[in-house]
Amino acid sequence: MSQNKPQLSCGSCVLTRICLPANLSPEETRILGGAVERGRELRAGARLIRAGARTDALYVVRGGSAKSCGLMSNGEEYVRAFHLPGEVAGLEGFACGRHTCEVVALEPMSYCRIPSGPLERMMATLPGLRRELMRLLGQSLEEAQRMRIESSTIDARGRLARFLVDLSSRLELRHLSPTHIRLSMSRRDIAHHLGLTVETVSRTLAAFRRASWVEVRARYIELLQPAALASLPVR
Amino acid sequence: MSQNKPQLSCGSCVLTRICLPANLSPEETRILGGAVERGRELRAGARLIRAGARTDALYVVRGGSAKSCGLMSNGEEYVRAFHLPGEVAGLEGFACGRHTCEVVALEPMSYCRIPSGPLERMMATLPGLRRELMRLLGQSLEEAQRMRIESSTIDARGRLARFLVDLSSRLELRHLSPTHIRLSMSRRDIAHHLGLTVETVSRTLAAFRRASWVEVRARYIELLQPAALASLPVR
DNA sequence: CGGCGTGTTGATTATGGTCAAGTTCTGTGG
DNA sequence: CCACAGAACTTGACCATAATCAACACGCCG
Repeated sequence: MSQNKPQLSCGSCVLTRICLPANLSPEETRILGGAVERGRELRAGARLIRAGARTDALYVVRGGSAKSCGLMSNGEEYVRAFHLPGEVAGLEGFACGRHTCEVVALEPMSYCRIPSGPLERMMATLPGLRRELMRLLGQSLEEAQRMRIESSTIDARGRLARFLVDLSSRLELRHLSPTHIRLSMSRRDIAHHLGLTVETVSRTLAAFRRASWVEVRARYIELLQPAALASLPVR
Repeated sequence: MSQNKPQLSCGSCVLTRICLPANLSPEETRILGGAVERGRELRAGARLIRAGARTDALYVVRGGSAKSCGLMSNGEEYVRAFHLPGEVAGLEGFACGRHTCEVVALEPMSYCRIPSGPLERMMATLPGLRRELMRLLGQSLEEAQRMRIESSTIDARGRLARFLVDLSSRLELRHLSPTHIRLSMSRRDIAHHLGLTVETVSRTLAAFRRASWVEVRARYIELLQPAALASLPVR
């Protein structure tokens, strides 16, 4: 693997302001970049992280998207999160030194890899990186806890609406259209992410369509009234 | 506040093997202990952390118990977690430098406080502490994500059973009876933690009682058949 | 063209929320 | 010690939501 060519350094990456280095000093960014390996292209369905594998690196999506999924006690798959470019996957691996969920590409995907060794060493010397990782973990925790309660308090409409609005804002942050969305994940993935069934996702989308809040054509979704979606009653 | 008397150091605390120092070297434990402040007794209902407050410290429950709770978009309170002795509260504050949830004592409670400043400095020099904090964050994340899905996949019986079994094992870890439990939280707290209503919690407990799985008398609960609770079908 | 995965729609049902009426518990003041 | 008030908890009746089961449409690839 040939990597770390100057022109690929974190500082000159289009994602700099969205990715891990977002809050790092130029110097810290340079050092971080020195430790980053550039992964090869993955095809849709390829596995980035295998559940049970030793936590030997963190991964950042560079292009495309991925899902993190785990297995429930009854064997059903559930989707913990979707990852867009600049988002970090594998953080849960810090829990016990092993990854507890599979990370799978949803479409052709590229990524960066930060091996644990250098990461640990940088954590000792780069306070900014330390803070950033703690921040990311705290934020994910925050998010998961909020969603946990909402999942059992907010109805299907509210959850799906929130999902669309959230996705939209994350796309916008990446200078993609916040209203014309091509979903890289299946209805099944969405359902398993929101704790619903495919049927309910389908029906709820249909309801949004009838209300003229969205335009749906297979995996293309256009948000016609994002405000309506964002302000759905909470039961 | 007079603190850090030798006999109160982390190394000689009864919680050492359960608390933050659990995986630290004696030397690291000593240094950590030097930064820990001993908080005064709180009465039931007193607030340990105020939502919105700057994250200026981490807190560890020493005696008694507490709940972390946030506010949902509709103003309803929800309970993120219950904290037993040796458990850390305030980790979510790492997300943005401010605490996003209230931490409230459920009964007379004592605690330790680790100010952010010393904590940051120790993070730079103590790799064990760094790893431990990352591990804690990862574990909480893990837990929250698992519960998030279960909350919308597992029925009320399963959720309540899981809650009791989990609580039981945490009590056992602290050398308290895993079967004779005095709940420090109200039914309302339990309901708001599991994403249920008080009525459902009450009814479900009654069902467990009829099945002779538990004995319930107000806040005293005896687990008669923990195995039955632990092996509840997942829908 | 057929077959399969993916998605949609309909009918039925079970789970848990809501509303309402008690009951028990706890602390307070006479 | 008892009376009482208010909170916490329990139980019942009813109903809304989403899961389940089943059939069908659509797109994609061989």
